[in-house]
Amino acid sequence: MQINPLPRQRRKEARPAEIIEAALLLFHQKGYSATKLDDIAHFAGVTKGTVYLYFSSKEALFKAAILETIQPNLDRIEETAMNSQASATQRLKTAMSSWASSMNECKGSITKLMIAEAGNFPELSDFYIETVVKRSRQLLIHLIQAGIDSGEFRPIDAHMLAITLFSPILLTSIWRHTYANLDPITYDLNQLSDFHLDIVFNGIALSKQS
Amino acid sequence: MQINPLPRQRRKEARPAEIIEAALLLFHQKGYSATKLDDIAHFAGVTKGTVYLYFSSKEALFKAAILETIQPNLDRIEETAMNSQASATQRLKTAMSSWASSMNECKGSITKLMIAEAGNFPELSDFYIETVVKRSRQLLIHLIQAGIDSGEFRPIDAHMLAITLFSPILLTSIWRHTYANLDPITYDLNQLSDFHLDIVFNGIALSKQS
Amino acid sequence: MQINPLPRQRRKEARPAEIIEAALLLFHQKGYSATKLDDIAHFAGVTKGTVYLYFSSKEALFKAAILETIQPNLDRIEETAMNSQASATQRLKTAMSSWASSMNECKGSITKLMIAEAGNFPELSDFYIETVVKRSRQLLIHLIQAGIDSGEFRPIDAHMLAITLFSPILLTSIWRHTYANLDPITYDLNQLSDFHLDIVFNGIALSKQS
Amino acid sequence: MQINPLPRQRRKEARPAEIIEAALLLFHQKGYSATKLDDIAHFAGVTKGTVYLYFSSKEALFKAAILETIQPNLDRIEETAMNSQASATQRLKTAMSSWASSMNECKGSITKLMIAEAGNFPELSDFYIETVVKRSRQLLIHLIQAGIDSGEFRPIDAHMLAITLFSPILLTSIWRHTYANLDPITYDLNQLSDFHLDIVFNGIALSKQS
DNA sequence: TATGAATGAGTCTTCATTCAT
DNA sequence: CATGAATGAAGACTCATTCAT
Repeated sequence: MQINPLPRQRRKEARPAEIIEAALLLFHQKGYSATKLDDIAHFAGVTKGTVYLYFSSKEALFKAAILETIQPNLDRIEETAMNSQASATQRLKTAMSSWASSMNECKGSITKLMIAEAGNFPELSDFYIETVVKRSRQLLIHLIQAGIDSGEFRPIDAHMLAITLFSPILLTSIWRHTYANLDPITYDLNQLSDFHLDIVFNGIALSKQS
Repeated sequence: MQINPLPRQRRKEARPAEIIEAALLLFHQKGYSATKLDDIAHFAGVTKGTVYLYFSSKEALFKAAILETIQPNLDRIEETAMNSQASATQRLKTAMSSWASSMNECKGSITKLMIAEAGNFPELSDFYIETVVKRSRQLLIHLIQAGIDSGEFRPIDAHMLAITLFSPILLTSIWRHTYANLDPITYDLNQLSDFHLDIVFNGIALSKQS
Repeated sequence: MQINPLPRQRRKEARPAEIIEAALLLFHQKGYSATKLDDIAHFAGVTKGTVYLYFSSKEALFKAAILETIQPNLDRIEETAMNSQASATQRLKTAMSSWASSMNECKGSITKLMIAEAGNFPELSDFYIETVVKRSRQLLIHLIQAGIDSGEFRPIDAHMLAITLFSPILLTSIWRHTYANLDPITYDLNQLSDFHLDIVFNGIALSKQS
Repeated sequence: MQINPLPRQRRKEARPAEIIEAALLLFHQKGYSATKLDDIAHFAGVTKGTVYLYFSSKEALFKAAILETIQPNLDRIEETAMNSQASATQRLKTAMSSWASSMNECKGSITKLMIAEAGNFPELSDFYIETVVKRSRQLLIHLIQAGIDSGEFRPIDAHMLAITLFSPILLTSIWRHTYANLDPITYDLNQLSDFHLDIVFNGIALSKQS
C-alpha cells in the first residue's frame, strides 16, 4: 500500500517545493508527530540531510508547508467577489463557487491539518485564523449584509448565516481528506454548494415572506 | 532534599475513568503522538505504571477513550426521534436539537480526534464511521425522506440535505474545541441549529413553491 | 503451553518451599533475568506480595533456591564412598552411580543455572565452586588415586581422569534440562555412567598393560 | 561542564562485526536479559542508536551474533575427517583434535550461551541443535561405527560413546568460559582430548578383549 | 549541494519493590 | 499473614538533528 514516490528529475530549484509537497501529504495522512522526516525525505526523493538544507527543522518545514499553501490563495479570495456590480445573490454564488473549487484541489484541506495541530502551533494557528479564516468569513458576511441592505434577503444574522454557508463545503472537504475510503462522499463540492445555496436563498428571500 | 512520595491511594473503581478523562483532554489538545503517557498519568493524578495497570498500551488507552465516550451515545441517538407521531418537521427539529445538545458537552467532539488520527487508527475509524457517523446520518435521511413523502418538503436529495444540516453544528463543535481562544464562536449550537433549520425549512417547504 | 500450577492446600509451613520450587523451575526455563516475580508467585499459587514475606528480594530468592537445593546433597556426597573397605574400582563405581542418580532428580541440574548466572552472582558461584564442585571432584580424585596406589589402575593424571569421568553425566544432565524436546537423550544417566566407566576401567586397568 | 562529543567516525563496513563481538562478550558474561544495549554499544565504541542502524532489535542482534559465529564452523566440521583414508582411530583423533582446537578459540563456547538462553529462543535453539549439534555428533558416530566395522573397536553403542567423547571437551570449554577465575582448569582442551582418547581407545580396542 | 552514518535526548513499556488495607 | 494497587527506576527503541565526507 506504499505509494511509490515519483522518480524525480533533479531540478535543484524545485527541491523545496517537492519537499513541501511530500510533507503536506504525509502530515495530512498521519499527523505532524507521527510523520517521520525520513518518510518525507524518502517520499520527496531526497535524503534526510537534504531536507535540512532547505528547512531548519521539522517545525519550520511544517510552518513553511502551511504558509506556502495558504499564501497564493490569500489575495485571490477577496478580488473574486468584492468589485462586482452584480446582485449580492449573484456575487455570493460566485464567491462560494470559487471557494468550493479551491477546496476541491489537493491542497484544499489545510483546514484539517490546522485543526489537528492547532494546540501545538499556536502562533501558526493565530496567523491562519486572522489571515484566512476571519478574512474569508468577513467576505461572506459582507456579501450577505449587502444582500440584506439591497432587499434581496430578509434581515437575518449575517455571521450565523456565513457559518452555515461554508460549513458543508469545509466539513465535506475535511471529511473527504480523512475518510476517503471508509465513507466516500460522492458529491462534488460545487454541487453541494449550489444545492445548499439554492435552499438557503429560497429560505431567506424577502419576497417569500409576503 | 528527598521529596516525600505521595501517600498511595487505592481507588481501583475510579481509576480507569479518571485516566480516560485525562487522556481525552490531552489527546484533544495535543494529538495522539504529541501526548506523553507521563502527562496523562500526571494529569490523572497517578504514575505511569498505574496507567499500564488498566490499559495495556497507549494505543489501547486511545481506543478505550474513544469507545468509552462513543458508547453511551450510540443507543440514545435513534430512540430520540424514531418513534414519534409528530410531523417530520417537528421530529427533525427534535433530533437536531438533541444532537446539538450532546455536541455541546465536553465529550462532544470526539469528531476532532477521529479526524486527526483517522490515518493512524484505521480499524477504529471504521468502527466510528459505521456505528456513529452512518447511523446518525441515516436517521437524518430517514426523517427528511419522511417529510418529502408526507408532502411537508419538496422532493430534494435527502442525503445532500442531511450533510448540509449537520455540517454547521459539527464543524462549529470542532472549531470550538480547537480555536476556543483564537476564534471564539459565541453562538450556542442549539441556537445555530435552530437558525439553520428555520431557513432550510422555509427554503424547502412545498407550499412555498406554489 | 502454560503449565497449570497445582491448586495448593494452604499449608503455611510449606509456602517457602513451594515458592522455591516454582522459582527454580522458572529460573531454569527462562533464566534469572527473564523470570518475573509475578510468574513465580502465580506458579506458586500466591501473590507477589507473599513472596516478599519470605524472601527479601529476587536475588535473595535465587540464592535461597540454589542453596536450599545444594545443601541436602552436600554431606551425603562424601559419606557414600569414603568409608568403605571395597576396592577403589568398586568404590568409584558406587560413587559415580550415586551421583548419577542424584543428577537424575529434577533438582539435579543446578549446574545449568549456575553456569548461566555465574557472571551475575560471583559470591554464590564461589560458594558453589568451593563447596560442591571442588569437594565432589576431590572425592573422585581421591578414589582414583587410591586405585592407582593399590595397583588397580595404571598411573595416570587423576585430576584429568576425574574430569573425563563426570563430564558425560554432568553435560548430559544439563542437556536434558535444556533441550529436552529438541534433542532428547534417551540414555539414563546411570546407564551412561556405567557404560563410560566400563570403557575407562578397561582402558586404565594395569593388568591390561602387560 | 559540557563534555565534548566524540568525533564521529564513519566505518560502516566494520561496525556490525564490532558490535557483534561486543554483544557476544557481554551476553556471555551476563546473559541475554541482563545485558543492556547501552553496554553493548559502549563496549563497541558506538552509541545505542548506531546499534539499531545495523540490527533491528536486541533479539535480532543476539541471533545474528550466534549465527555469525556458528556459520563459518559449519562446513569445516565435516570435511575435516570425512574424506580420509586413514584408520578410524586416526580419523577420530584428527576430528576430535580439530574440534578441540576450535573450542579453544574465544568464540568456541556459543554452547554456553545457547544453553542459558535456549528457553527464550526456541527457533534459534532448534537451528543450533539441527545444524551444529546433531551434525557434529553424527560425524563422531559415523567414525566410531567405521572403527567397529573395520574391527578396530569392539562393538559398542556408538551414540553413547560419541557422547562420552565430546563431553569432557565441551563441558570444560563451558567451564572455562564460566568459572575462569574461580576454578581455573589448566588443561588444554587438546591435551584433555588426547588423554581421554588414549584411555578410551585402550578400553575399546578389540585386541584387548581376547 | 547532497549524503547517510552517527548521535542522544526523549518515550513507551516493564517489573522489582512497597505499602495501605 | 496475605493481598494487589501503586510506584518509579531502568531499559528497549525511535527519530529529529548533526556533521564528516
